[in-house]
This record gives sequence, structure tokens and C-alpha cells, in this order.
Amino acid sequence: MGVDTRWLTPEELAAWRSYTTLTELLEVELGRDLGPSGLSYPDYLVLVMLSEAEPHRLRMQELGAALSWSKSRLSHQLRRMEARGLVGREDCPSDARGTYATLTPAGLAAIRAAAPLHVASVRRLVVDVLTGEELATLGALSDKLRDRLDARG
Amino acid sequence: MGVDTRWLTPEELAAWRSYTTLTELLEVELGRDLGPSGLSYPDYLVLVMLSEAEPHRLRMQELGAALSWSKSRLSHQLRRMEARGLVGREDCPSDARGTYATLTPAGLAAIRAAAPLHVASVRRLVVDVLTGEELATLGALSDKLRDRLDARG
DNA sequence: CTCCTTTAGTTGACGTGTCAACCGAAGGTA
DNA sequence: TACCTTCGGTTGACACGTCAACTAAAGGAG
Repeated sequence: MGVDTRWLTPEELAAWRSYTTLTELLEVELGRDLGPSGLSYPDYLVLVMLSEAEPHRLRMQELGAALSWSKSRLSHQLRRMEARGLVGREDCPSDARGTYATLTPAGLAAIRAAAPLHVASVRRLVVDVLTGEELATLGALSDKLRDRLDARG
Repeated sequence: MGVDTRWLTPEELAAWRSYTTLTELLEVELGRDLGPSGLSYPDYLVLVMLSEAEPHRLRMQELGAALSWSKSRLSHQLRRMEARGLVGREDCPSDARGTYATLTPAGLAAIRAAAPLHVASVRRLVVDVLTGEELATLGALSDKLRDRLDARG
């Protein structure tokens, strides 16, 4: 068994490589565009979540779930960001195990400065390159694949 | 200026987040599925390229171009793989600056063992989840975006 | 109350990837 | 010949992310 692998057809392989190559390039490019702001892409994602919360704080728990990040990834990321003064940590009164991640004034200023840059980057590289219909299709296909990922695991 | 940022519409934002979330999850999942083989995803990509070459070797140059990797990324990756005996390095006779990356017997054995695992993973997570038409659409959209990326820079 | 499992989060070691600085050879041009 | 730029590749410092081990509190079951 295992010997009878169903290899990918040339068409399947081509489509798959197109997709993976794109995502790798895109990630690098988005990160580079964000560079001038002094924020990395992970930094940006964290700050977006915190700035959308009211008040500007979230349990590590919720933050991790919203980003689909592992506990340890989040913990490391916040440690680095805390060292740079972008976020803070507070104990949770109602659950002694819990921790709130909070947005500092410096973090708020940073995300406000970076957001226009990032949006312009996303538009230039993706959103404005596709028609509305194409973008919707891309989103729908992504959702379909994601559902399967979540379902199985 | 810059103040008049064209923010993403809710539809655009939703599609964009679907796409990015998917790719993050997918990357983690593909890496995990490859785990039992002892190879990482980057390892796998390098070995695929070398095993497709005849004889089993490529100039760093070509390898980097084929993978769209930076020189330094490739150099680091090969150093680590060489230490594990998966690849070797040879001087290039015709250009004293050049280096060949070569596939060792251990590297060949590793890729032969890992390939069925990886293909099964790609099928399970992506290829077999979509219809042929959907997959082709995904590939075409990726190509379109990639063209724009290459064109601009 | 005691024990046990689950939940929340942190830490350390390690593989990965970026950037910038560097080195030596190749290939002009004067 | 000498000079100068480009090319091919390596290195070091540092940011990122995974896994596995760990601490400590919460929430049951007996």
C-alpha cells in the first residue's frame, strides 16, 4: 500500500504550484511594503485586532482565536511587541489564569500610521488587480477550502 | 495626502481575509503532514528540484530562481541540509565563483519516501476538495496576480 | 475536601527567513 | 596593464514560529 499513489496530473500540479508560488511571493512583498512603518506583518495583525476591540484590549485567548494562532506563537509575539512598547499586558480580575493584551498609545499611533500603507499595498498587489467578481471567487474558493480544513483538522 | 485612503469595502475585506487566513492555515497543515517524513516543506521543495534535474545537481543560481528564493535563504537552507547529509556542494569548474548543489543518496531516498505523503496531503487538503474547474480557476487567478507581481516588483 | 482533568499562558531550544555586510572571481573599459 | 562594476555566494545578527515541557488556576467527580 502507499505504492499506488495518485500523483497529481499536470493540470493539477500546475494550478497547485501557481497558487503556492503566489502566496510565497505575496507574503514577502506585503512584509516589505510594511517595512517603512516599522511594523512587521504579524505586528500589524495584532494591532488591528486590538484597535478594533473596545476598550482596546483582548484576552490572549480571544486574540489567538481571532488570528488562528497558537498560544505559544502569540505569547512570543506579544513579548517582542511589549518590549518595543506597542502593547501591554494586564492581569484578568475574573480569572487569575487569564491575561489581557492591551494597546498602548504608541501601538495605536503605529497602527494608524501603518494602515494606509498596508491597504494601499493590498490594493496594488491584489484587490485592484482583479475584478470584483474575480476577487469574490477567490474569497469563495478560500472559504470552501478553509471549511474543509476546519472540519478535518 | 495619504489621508484620502481608499479603504477596503466589506466585501473586499472579507475576500482578502478569507484568502490570507486560508494560506496561513494551509502552510501549517502541509508542514505538519510532512513531519513524519523528517523533512520540512522547504527541505521538500529543494529535494524536488534537485531530483528533477539531470544529473542530480543544480547551480545555486538556478535553484534559487526556480524556487524564487533569495540567495541568502538558499544558502542557509543548504547549509542546514548539508549538515544532515541530504545535499552536497561541489565547485563549478567553468566558473570559479559558482557552486553546484547536489543530491546525495540519502537525499534521494528521503524525497522518494516523502513524496507520496506530500501528494496525499495536497490532495486531501486542496486538490480533491475542489472540482477540476474550481482548481483551474484558482490557478488562473494565482497566475494573474503573479504576473502583476513580477511586472511591478 | 481531595483528586483529577482541563484551561490559560509562558518558556527554551531549535529550524526558518530577512537584511545588510562582506568576499572573491568575472568581465568590461581605459 | 589597471580599474571598476557586476555576479555568485556566504555569513552574522536578529525576527519569526513550532514543538514540547512546564506552572498555576478553574472546574468537576468522588
